[in-house]
Amino acid sequence: MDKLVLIDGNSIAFRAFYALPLLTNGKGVHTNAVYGFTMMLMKVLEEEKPTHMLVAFDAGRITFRHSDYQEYKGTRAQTPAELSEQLPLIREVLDAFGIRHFEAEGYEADDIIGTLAKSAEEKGMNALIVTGDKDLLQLVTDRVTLLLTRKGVTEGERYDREAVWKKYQLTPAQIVDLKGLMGDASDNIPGIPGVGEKTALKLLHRFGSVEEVLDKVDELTGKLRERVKEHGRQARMSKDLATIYCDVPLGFSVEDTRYEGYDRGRVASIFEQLEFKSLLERIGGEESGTGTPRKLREVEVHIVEPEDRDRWNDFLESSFLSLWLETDGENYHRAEIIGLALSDGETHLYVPWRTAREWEALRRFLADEGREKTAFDGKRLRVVLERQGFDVNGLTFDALLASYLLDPSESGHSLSDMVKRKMDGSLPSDEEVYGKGAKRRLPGEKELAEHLARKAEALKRLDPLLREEVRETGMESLLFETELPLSQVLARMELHGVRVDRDRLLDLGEELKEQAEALTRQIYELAGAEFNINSPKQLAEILYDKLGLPVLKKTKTGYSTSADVLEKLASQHEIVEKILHYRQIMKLISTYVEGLLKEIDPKSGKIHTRFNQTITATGRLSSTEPNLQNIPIRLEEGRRIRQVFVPSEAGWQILSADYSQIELRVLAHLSGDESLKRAFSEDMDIHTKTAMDVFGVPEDEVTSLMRRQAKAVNFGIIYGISDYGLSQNLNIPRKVAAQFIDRYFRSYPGVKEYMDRVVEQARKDGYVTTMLNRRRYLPEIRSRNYNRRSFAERTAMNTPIQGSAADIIKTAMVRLHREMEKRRVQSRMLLQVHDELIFEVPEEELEEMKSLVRSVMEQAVPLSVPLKVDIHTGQTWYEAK
DNA sequence: GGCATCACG
DNA sequence: ACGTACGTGATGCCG
Repeated sequence: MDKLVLIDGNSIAFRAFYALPLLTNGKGVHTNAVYGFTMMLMKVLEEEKPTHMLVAFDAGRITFRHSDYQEYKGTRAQTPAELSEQLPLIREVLDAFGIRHFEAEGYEADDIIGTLAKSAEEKGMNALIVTGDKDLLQLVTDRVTLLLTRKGVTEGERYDREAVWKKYQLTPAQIVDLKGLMGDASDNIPGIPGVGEKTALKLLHRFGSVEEVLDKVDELTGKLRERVKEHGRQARMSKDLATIYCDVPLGFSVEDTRYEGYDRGRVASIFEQLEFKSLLERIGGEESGTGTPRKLREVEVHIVEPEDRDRWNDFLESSFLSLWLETDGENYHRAEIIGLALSDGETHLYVPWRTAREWEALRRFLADEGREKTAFDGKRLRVVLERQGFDVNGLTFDALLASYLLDPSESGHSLSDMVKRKMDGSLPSDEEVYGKGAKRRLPGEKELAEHLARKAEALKRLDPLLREEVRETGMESLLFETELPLSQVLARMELHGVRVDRDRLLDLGEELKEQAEALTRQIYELAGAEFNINSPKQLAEILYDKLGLPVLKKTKTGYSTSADVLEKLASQHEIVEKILHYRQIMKLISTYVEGLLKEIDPKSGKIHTRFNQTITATGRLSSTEPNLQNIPIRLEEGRRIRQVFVPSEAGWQILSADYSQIELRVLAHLSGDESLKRAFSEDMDIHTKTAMDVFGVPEDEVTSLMRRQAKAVNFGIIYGISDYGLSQNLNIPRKVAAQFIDRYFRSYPGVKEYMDRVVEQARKDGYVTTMLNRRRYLPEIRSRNYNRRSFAERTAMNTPIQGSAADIIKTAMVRLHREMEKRRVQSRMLLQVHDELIFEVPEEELEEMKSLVRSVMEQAVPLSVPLKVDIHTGQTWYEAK
């Protein structure tokens, strides 16, 4: 009989950590949790003799801002660093034992365990769950038992159905009802206030479930009846929260967790590292099977030398080929080409650049629209090859874009990641082949050729898999009609670049440096000491210790000196505003003057940014090296940086076209709220209109403060409103913020309904979508952790809005580019800044372009409210305002 | 390499 | 009962 052992990794590590003294090995590494965990592991292996085994961990969301830290400070103690640093070591031990371990973004370890226990049972296996967490009792069945650790980790109590009954007189399925009623402070589950374990058990013994208790609430008496009535919804929600989710998409099956015994050598080696002497003795001299080395798919690669390239001319005509381009640096505007790899799935070619550069058949192949190629990062491919004078056409598929659309939140879309995710295979990462940091170098040509051939081959095999997934998820049109053509538009924009007036930038820099010096002198004077103003730590010392200003906010590492704090302190000491000003000037110097100077191509005097099309979770673009999407505008001093962005031809103009209130218009469309739609149909000033509704005054009584506050409310709505967030932003009490929000929703009930609907939908489907069916998964919307769940809920509200706005401008870009080619204008699209497009335009095309840009942008997609575009022109980006 | 800060939409 | 606005990228400091 097969037996699956499932270990709750975090729970056991946690128990082990607190059960054992804080051991340290000779190198100063804490090892107590690793030691305890390993003890437990070996005991389980010996006593249970599992045929299958898996250790589940909670996935830490790295991008989850600082909320993790702050929240853990609240209800439970933060995971001590001495423990979290041991978790990777535990994983290493598991690897040495050949035991599979797993974590899934947005799911907790118990969800993974529940999923596997359920599927083991369906396959007729027995399962044993090892944990320190009573919640998992709900998973017990005839075939699933629970080993609950007590005192330490090597002793435990075994729970089957009988044992659960004996302890609570409940079935395992009722454990969630128990939680629903009594709650759980450590998991932020509220339950019914005033109902503890005793009352909850009493209620369940009488009624059986939360639902029954609520149905028959009238049979209760006194205070209890009131409490149950009042908090009924909350109890239902609490039960939901306590319910372990048993359908986690794992990407593997129970069979894949087979445990084959461990390699003594590997285990001994890690025990030696950790200095586990007694455990080393315990594994003794007995030999066990060796681990299997990772097998790579065999590929045979032909290296095409210049003299024999004509032999391969026919191959280029053969069939649908994948195309891989290898370059030497991250920034492809400066990178050198190493070579190309091509594959038809059977035959793989490596074409070193020395061969490729003068191969006419290859040149024709690349340029021919009719010769379809499947590629990875077609934008990069096109930029790099066009820089070398090659035309590139016929890129009809892009695995990078497909992978991004399939899951835009995924952090890695490297080919190696995709092979792992989509084909259960493995491809050596570039880091493994090239090394990293200072050690980075090219391997010998044979090894290089094999590596690249593997990539081309993998790309060829990925093509149909990704196409199918894109089709299944309804994103074919988004991929083929928007993202793929957009990538080629972006390639053109990047290649063309933006002209920068270097002398003007240098002058601005000089001016700013003088200001910075003057401010530095004044700050030293006022502080009575010289210090590094750029160091938040030293600055905090001066402000809070030396000058005795009150501490209004702390950061993880010390006292906060952020602008919002300093603004509140400005009235108390004149040094504060000098510091704020200094910061502003320094930002301009370092990021915008010096930063931009470094990016000017000395040959052309232009800046070539890269638009990243596969980074954001919402579908927006981002821009790097340099980021041209965050050039200052809000403050005049910074705005002057825009004076250096000029047309590349004498006498041309910069034309800027921006969508007016695109996100709120999208919201009006998506929600269908009549009042909001009317406001836009009548082309009202939306913040004034909101102020009228929220403050209940006629238009002529809206003060500038009211409008400012209403504007913040509108932002809040787009971001997924919370009273706390709004109160922080406006610096007003939370109660007042809550009032604003309440009045907003009463004025725009359709918006409220929409927000509720989209959150509900996300909860049901696990994802939200945009107007063009772009998808974003939000697994954490089902999290039992309040913070994670709330974050996911706000994201569910924001993503369709931000993402649909991104869809709209992307559509406009593709159509505009086409239209501009068709009309053979000289004008060029230069930049996109989320709701704005920047062009350079010859004088004689100015009127045509204004009208073309406006009409294409406004008609990009049909909405139930009009889209409005404002257009400005000028000699520089600064003047196009 | 993580953190704090700040530039943009 | 809980603590937060949504999405990015670049910089300087500091361990």
